Amino acid sequence: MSWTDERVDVLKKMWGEGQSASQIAKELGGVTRNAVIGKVHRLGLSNRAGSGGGKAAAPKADTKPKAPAKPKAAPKKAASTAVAEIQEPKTESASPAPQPKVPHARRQIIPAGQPLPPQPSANEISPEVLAKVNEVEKTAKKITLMELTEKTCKWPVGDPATEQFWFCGLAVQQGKPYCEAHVSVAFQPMSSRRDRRR
DNA sequence: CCCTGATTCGC
DNA sequence: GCGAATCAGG
Repeated sequence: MSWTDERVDVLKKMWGEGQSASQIAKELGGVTRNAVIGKVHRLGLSNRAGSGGGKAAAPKADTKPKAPAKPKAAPKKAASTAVAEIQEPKTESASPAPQPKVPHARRQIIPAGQPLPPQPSANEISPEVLAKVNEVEKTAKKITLMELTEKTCKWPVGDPATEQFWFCGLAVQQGKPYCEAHVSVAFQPMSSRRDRRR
């Protein structure tokens, strides 16, 4: 892949929006985050601040006696021209089991304003689950932010801007940040969503 | 460990 | 110019 005008454009745009190099790389495809960063530097827009007088980058003092060479006999070297863009096969079985694993689903950055907790706006949540959560919220321990541990459900309840705010606090589901009830609403199967321009 | 950007340097 | 390897930090 080469840096066509269009690709550079996307790069500039996303970088300007504060997207991370890896996110940009993913979006562009065919390049690694290193490539993106390298390009960013070459384009001279490494500093996102960009405000006129501001100096910011390179708080580095002149010479760098960093660990230089690579006295490594044989580092690694792969040399594989693997430029494979695999689109997850998704071996979807008819099993009613929701997401067995949810690696990292990072998406666009949320502008700002509200961190917007999970709280699915009563979208497509099964009534049962909804009821269950309601019930749970009554028996929740209602702990504060500082009381959260790896073993307490971190499901937020209420408006953080008011006093009526607390975290569920019940025992979490193994490996999850929430208790059983909240896990079920937090990790929705996420209906079919297949969009990938290109 | 995951991630981030920054830098170096062979190509 | 390009980007992998590496560095430095969160």
